[in-house]
Amino acid sequence: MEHQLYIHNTLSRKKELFVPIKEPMVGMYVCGPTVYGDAHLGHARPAITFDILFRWLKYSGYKVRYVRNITDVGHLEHDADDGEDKIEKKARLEQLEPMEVVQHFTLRYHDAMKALNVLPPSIEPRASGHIPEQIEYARKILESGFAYESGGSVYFDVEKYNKHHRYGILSGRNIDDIVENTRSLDGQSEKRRSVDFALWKKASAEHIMRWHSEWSDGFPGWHLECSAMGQKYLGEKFDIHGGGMDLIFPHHECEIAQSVAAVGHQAVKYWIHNNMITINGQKMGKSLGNFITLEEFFTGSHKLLDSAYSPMTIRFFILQAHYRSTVDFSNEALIASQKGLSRLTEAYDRLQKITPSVTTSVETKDWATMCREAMNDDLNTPIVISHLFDAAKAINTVYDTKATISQADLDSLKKLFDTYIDILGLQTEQSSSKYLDSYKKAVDLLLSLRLEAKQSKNWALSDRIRDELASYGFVVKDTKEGFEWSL
RNA sequence: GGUUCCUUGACCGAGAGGCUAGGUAGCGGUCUGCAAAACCGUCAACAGCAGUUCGAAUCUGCUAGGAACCUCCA
Repeated sequence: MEHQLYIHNTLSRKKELFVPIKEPMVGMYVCGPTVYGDAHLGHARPAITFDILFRWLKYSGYKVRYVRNITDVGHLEHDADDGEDKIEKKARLEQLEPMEVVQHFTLRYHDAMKALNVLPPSIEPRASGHIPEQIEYARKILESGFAYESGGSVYFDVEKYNKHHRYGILSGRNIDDIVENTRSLDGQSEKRRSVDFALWKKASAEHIMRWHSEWSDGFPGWHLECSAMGQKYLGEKFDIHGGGMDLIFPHHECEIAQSVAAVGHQAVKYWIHNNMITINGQKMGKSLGNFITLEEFFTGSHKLLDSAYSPMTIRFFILQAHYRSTVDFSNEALIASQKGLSRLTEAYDRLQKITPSVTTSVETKDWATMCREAMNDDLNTPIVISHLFDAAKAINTVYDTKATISQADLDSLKKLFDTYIDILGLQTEQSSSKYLDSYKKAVDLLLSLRLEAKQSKNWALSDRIRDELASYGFVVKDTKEGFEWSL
């Protein structure tokens, strides 16, 4: 198999040629959400980024197993010593069973992802469903000597690990500095060093989410789930691990240490991280309280939003920036994306209606190759989109009967759009229910009547039809052949 | 304080030592009963300063401003 994809590996800080460990199989693990609140725009970024990678790898001929987890236990607020479990806190506030919270927000997350046309992963494991695996993983680390038990909890011994391996290779951190800076521990702590992190936490009396283990009744540490579940479903060594850049330290750094301690080597070949979405130049985040949920975008119900933005607009907006750059949210930028997207989808619709000629007089380029090269260059979706706009220009020119196109060129144009609309996951409205069909026919009928009115120069009637339809939200466009409309 | 990174035209956003990025907005035109759409043309940019080079937005240094991580965060 020919390898053409270059992808940026956080571990080396370089673009590397992607060569899977076991062709044609590709194993990909991506950190999913902690389900204690609605997904916001920031959550859409990794979901869409890795959705694109998932689609592109499949298109390139690989057999991909994509695992994206749901974190539903063990993710604490503040730090591992005094933080409360996020799920449990939400449950307490809402007077719900923790698993009710988990179920509720998992379903809402799925709805949002579906709206964004994010493909479901191959496996979507939950941390709470893999407690034995996590206990076993902690046990292995304990056996290898890189963890210690303290008061019913188990902690990873970062300082000891760092003597044999290097803690900090992913984030470029020098752990000696961290240890120096954080040596002041209050004597009460069970941890030897504040950099140590929990593999297993003993549950306090009032803690509801608890499982039995040889150390105590308790729950697993947050970093453990990804190591345990990733290697369970993808093997001891797998190709890709992804997530947001903010997870590099400590989460992914800890995962590397866990894997090296447990099985003797790193689990992941390519670490891939998407950048953040910012709002007024600042990271959008739950703890900063400056986030806008996806639902609020879809309905426009947030004070910073001038209007509602469709899921496809959001998706297109995100794809117009490279995944390793920050994207700054603004109404202006979203409106620009919205208009750009509709320009592209209109060109796609027109493409279906073009009748070919014997020869091609419109300027065409080898867009298929150009798009493939852009995708293979670290998933450069903004460049792919710019090529599609270029092709759209050609489509419009032909549609406007100002140039011609041959059957062969038309076919390759159709193939180009079909391919990349699919890879970028830009749905075109194809929902066709009985009601929708009848309604479309009714609008078509009205506009045919308007056309007749125009032909008999009854401007009053034709303008009335157009203006009234406009007041209901329809956009009517006259074309050489007749008319087009959209909502 | 430590580590990493960013600063591109009115706005968003690619690129990367010499070749028009693209989108949105603006301006002029073609088309049109009018409008919209479409098309054509057009404007305009690489934070500042100094250096390397035949040539720098792209490399180096400094200055200014901003961000992320170092605590939970996608």
